Formats: sequence, C-alpha cells, structure tokens
Amino acid sequence: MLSMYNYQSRETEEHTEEQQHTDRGRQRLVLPEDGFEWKKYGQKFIKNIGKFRGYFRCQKRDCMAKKRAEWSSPENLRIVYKGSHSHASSTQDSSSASSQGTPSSSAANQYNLYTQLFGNQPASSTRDQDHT
DNA sequence: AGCCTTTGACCAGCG
DNA sequence: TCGCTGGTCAAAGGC
Repeated sequence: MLSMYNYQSRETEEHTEEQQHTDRGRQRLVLPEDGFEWKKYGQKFIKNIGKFRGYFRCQKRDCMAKKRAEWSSPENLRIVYKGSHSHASSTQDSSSASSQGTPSSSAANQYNLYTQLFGNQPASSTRDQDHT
C-alpha cells in the first residue's frame, strides 16, 4: 500500500529544503513551493486517513484558491488544490499562466498545479479532489 | 510594529 | 436525534 506514496516521497524531498520565510525557526512541515503564496489557517489530524492535514488559503484577497496538505510524515506529503486562482503565480510559472490565458479555468489550473507537483501520475492516488 | 504560525473551540453536514 | 469528523475562525505567541 505504501507503493502509491513512492512518487510523492521523491517529489517532496526535493522541496523539503525550500524552507524560506515560512520557517520561523520552529519545527514545522515545509511545503513545496508551487509559485503561489499561501497562508495557513488551520491544521487537524484526520484519523480517517491517519494523517495530519493543513489548510491553506491564497494570500491574494481576491483569490479564493485553497490548498490542503496531508502528511503522515514529512516524507509523505500530499497536496490537494481546491478552487482556482484569479491571478497568475506570484513567482515564476509564467508558462502555465500564459498558456492558460483564462485563469478562471479551474480545471486547467488544477491540472497545471497537479502536474507541477506530481508530474503526470494517474489521479487515482489523489482522487481527493473529487470535492470539486 | 507588523505579519505569520499555531492551537483550541465552534459550527455544519452526514451516518 | 445523537455522535463523530471535517473545516473554518479567532486569539495568543514568536520572530
């Protein structure tokens, strides 16, 4: 069963070092940089899946995009995006923004973010997005 | 002084 | 109808 997390692990360990301003010197889970600015507004332990889940919201006031991070350990991090950004990424990623043309396309946006983090793996492992 | 993160409590929805 | 889980908000602390 752990095999499904293999690709996530390799993806996470790269970004785990990207502890930038988010690191206040306290022990905390570092999230992979996806080109957007997120503000954490909650965290809970979901016993259903036996993982912690962090709740993030885009810092842009007009942006309703949300992000959910689940992890059983720092090596097994899963990011789930919800909603779409009403703006382009705050950093790089100009390719996805320009190719989209319409940032409102939530499906395309999610796909871009998804592929960014997980490559092109089957969504079977990240079907949590069924909410949307 | 300001911003961000963390923790706890509260509310809503579903079984 | 009650209980449980998930999600969000608010307040406090630290950098």
